[in-house]
Amino acid sequence: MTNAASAGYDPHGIELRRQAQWRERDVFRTPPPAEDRPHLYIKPSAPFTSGNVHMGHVRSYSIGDAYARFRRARGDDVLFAFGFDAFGLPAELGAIASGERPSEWVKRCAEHMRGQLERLGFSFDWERAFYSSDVVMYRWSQWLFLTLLEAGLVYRGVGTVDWCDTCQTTLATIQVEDGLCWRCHNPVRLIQRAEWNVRISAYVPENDERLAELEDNWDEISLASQRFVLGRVDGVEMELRGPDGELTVFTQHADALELARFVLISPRHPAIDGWVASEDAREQLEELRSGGLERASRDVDAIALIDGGRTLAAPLGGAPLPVLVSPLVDGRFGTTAVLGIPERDHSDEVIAARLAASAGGAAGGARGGAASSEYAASAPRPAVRYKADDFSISRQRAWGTPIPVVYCEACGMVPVPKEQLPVVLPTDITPTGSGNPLAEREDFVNTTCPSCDGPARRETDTLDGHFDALWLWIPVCVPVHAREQTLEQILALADLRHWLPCGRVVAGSDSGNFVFDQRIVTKALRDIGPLAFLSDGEPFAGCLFHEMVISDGRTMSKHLGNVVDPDALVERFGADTVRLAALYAARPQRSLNWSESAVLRCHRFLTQVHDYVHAGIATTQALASADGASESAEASGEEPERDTTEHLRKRLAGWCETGVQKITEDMEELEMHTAARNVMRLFDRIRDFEKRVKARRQTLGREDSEALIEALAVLVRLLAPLAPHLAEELWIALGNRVLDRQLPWPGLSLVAPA
RNA sequence: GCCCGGGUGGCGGAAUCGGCAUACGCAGCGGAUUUAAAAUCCGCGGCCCGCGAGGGCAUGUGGGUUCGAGUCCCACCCCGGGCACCA
Repeated sequence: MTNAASAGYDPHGIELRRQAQWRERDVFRTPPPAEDRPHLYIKPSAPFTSGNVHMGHVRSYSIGDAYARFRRARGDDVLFAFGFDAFGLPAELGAIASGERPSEWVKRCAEHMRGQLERLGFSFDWERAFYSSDVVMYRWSQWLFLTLLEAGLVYRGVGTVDWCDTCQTTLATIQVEDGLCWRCHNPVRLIQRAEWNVRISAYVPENDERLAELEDNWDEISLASQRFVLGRVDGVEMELRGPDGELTVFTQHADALELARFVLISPRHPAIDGWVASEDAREQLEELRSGGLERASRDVDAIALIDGGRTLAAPLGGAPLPVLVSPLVDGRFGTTAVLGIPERDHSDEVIAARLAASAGGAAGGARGGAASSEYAASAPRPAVRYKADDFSISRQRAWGTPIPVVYCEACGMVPVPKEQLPVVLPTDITPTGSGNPLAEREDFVNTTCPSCDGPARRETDTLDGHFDALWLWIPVCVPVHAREQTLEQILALADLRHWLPCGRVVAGSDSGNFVFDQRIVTKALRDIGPLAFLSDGEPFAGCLFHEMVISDGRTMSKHLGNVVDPDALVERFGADTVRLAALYAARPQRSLNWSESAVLRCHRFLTQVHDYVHAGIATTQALASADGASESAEASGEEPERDTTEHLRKRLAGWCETGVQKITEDMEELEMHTAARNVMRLFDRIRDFEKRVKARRQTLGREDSEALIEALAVLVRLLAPLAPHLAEELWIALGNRVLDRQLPWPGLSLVAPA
């Protein structure tokens, strides 16, 4: 074996061999809960089953896997597994394009991706992997939907969607091209439609308050993303009264109340109807609600603006303020009412200008006339508004979790009782792009009312993948044998209490919304009961967001022709090189501009380490076989060679110690790129040691050689989380036994000789 | 427009706390090895002036703080990403 290996670095042979060994020994299986052992759940992002692993996945999982392997090497029990996010529009589009069923498309894509990920050697516990589109899994969504519905955290509302009259179907934004349907190229219109919403607003303030507690183990990007999603605005609020009633208004400019010129109210404000006086304004509001707001015109100079014709007191007295309606408020402060202060706020300045332009009409100063006693304003008090708001979770799609609700002629809307779950999605649907395939399935739609047993029709909207994501982080904690149990049983398992909260999320910086909403729903389930053991309502104790992988300074896309294919790189250089390069090329917090030079550098490094270790072994063996000769020479009374290299060995030992210390710190901080650089530096120093010894005494002495081997054994273990296949292979070549779980981290466990 | 990143040689990028700017690598050039090529290894290398010793200029632009600034402060320019039925 030594001969074959020393012939040269053969990544493919090594990687297939190590991966086969890993499977055989089942090394990445999640250990059963043992409270006396340190343990950690590391959560990789749930990949969408798009069909191909891309460089972003490689980066993300290389970071997470390096961390998982590091923690195992330190003796921790690790849970490292994920579920495929398998529902969603692209599966339907893929199915439309290929004429197959979405379920088949997803299965094919996921299997291919799993093959790619296995080839890269990530240490996932594959036994616990799952598809969110499996019945046994999407019943979680249905259970969660019903649970939140009971708690009043899911509610029915009205929203607008793009609709194609020709195809008789709802269109997603990406299916609308210049106002035309992507499929038939006829004009698209916005229609009003009933939808299901999730009331995250109930827990937004707590998500804000808890943020400070996360600062120790959440990196700056992930914290910033939470602050961004939160959209917290600090200011003051006060009650303003006018002839038509009272309204609480907010502003972030507490020191400029006298400069207020108008009140801006959200069209979704609960009390909106009282602030629209004229028939004309009511019509405009109705138009706005039913889709008059063009998606393209969200800019302040084009956004809808309605003068409601009512007035309120100015905060500090003076001329009454007109009340204007605009969805501009929603995007900045939520469904509230705010003061317009043109001198302080650019948007307000634009609104004021638009107002002045239309003041030629009646809107200007003709109102008023009311007695000034009708106007009053309370004193301002500190207040907070959040941009984060409730969102729609229902979609008119055939490939999603069926919403467990039926409509009965007698009873109206009736939730499906939890013990009757799951509501099964027919998998033999082949969408064509027109109509609503699920709604056309009579065998699905027609059912009986759970309440009165009379005829009823099922809800044909499905849940958005975003809703699935709310629970997607939990099921890997469940041992596979318990997966079929009822959710009540599952949620009572000790496994959940053991592994949760998740110790570390590793995900792309675009995951901020998911994580935010997962934090919300954890708090809801804490209060409802199932997750009561998470007293702070936080699902993730630690979090690392990394930036994107780009190419030529741009996002990778087929259109730009700058896509880097991980398979081709693995084929050329092997998985270890590709993974190491993904870690080495940039620190997680920076976008990784992919370049050949990083991968070439890493490949050369691994080749050199491979060759150098084998050369070192050969030298040691040669010295060992010559040992007898030198002993007889000593016995014959020859003067023993003076030890002139002891100080070099000491220095080498010092370098190793420093290396272990620094790289341990790097790994703990998930600074994989610094860790990679420090491993490379240590290797340079080991080679430097040999060079210096040879400069002094031509060849290595036995002690030098042993010191060298010892240093290489340290190096190989430090390399193991970053380039696991080669490291393990070299560890064995250095005469060590492979332990059951993982190469032990240097300084922490005893080296076990063969 | 708003929010978040970023700007250092021909290229990707180093520079941990404000302390020798350009580590390491790619491409390039020279050499070794080779029948040859590939691969590998060794050496050189910011820009300008100078035969040379040497000198001058350089981290997007303009100011500022400092003994000292790629790094800190202010203003601006440019590039990238995101902005909710894409996940």
